[in-house]
Amino acid sequence: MMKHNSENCRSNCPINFVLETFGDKWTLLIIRDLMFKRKKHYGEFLQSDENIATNILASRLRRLEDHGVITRSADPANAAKRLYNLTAKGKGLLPIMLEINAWSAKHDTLTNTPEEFSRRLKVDKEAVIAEVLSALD
Amino acid sequence: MMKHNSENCRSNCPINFVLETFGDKWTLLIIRDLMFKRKKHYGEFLQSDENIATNILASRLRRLEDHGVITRSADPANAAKRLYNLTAKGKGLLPIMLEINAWSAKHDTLTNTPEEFSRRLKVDKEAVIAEVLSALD
DNA sequence: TTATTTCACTTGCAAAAAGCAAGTGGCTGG
DNA sequence: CCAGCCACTTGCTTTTTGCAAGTGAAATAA
Repeated sequence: MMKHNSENCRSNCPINFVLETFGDKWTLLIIRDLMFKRKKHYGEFLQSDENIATNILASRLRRLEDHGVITRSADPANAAKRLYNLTAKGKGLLPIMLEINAWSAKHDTLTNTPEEFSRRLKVDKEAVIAEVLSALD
Repeated sequence: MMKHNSENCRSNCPINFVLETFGDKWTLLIIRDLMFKRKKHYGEFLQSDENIATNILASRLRRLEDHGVITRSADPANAAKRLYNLTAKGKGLLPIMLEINAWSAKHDTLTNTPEEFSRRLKVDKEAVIAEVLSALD
């Protein structure tokens, strides 16, 4: 796994720390797919609405693996496929993702987040966290 | 203020919604400076550790204003200066920022977040939110 | 067993964005 | 009125993105 040191980062600010891994238009969409849409294969990430290019996807998956956020492994069901999964570090991003969700639900009138989900998130965030995490295995 | 519609965005996913505004290596650092470091002037943003280029800073400030996250106004104390401030929408990013802080504090051994701050964040997040917000005026 | 298709990538090239250094023009303090 | 500060803009180089096509290993179909 990649180390965080003075050669490869701009500062030791915690906001900057996440930007070094997630500061682009695509990486967080992969996390979303892994976390909420149960996607695990390269081809599934390619099919998301935002249309990520295949070379960008490959480079982002490699970076996430380098940073210890996801793992890449052989798929026992099909040797031509690879399985991508969140590590504990990756799963730890869930509270951030949920706050992002809440902010967008509030400020984007076109958001496709179901009202029911936003409501449950407001009422009992911990329950939503537990539920999403339990679906990840 | 800019509208969110099908011509200028890739999808109506809430994660994607924030990426349209904050999906780059610099924008969130400006929010950090406004929110936690009480910076309000162009020259102050330029002086942060990460060394943002002046043309990039100008374009990001304009984008944030276009998206209704900050305001730009004359500084009554000095007509050569401009004042940048968070709007209510911008202040609403605070829970996201705090979760980012918590994640980095946990996963970055070099983080410069004081332990004291992380501890208080864990113990009483709402109090930290109230405190940061009250310092914003 | 061979042929075709699926899958996870890589490669090459054009377009866009970032990075850097220098310049501009209003305002201020002396 | 002039030197310096302040918030930018401009021009150019380098890096990153975006798009289309290609590759090779493994599955599936004939």
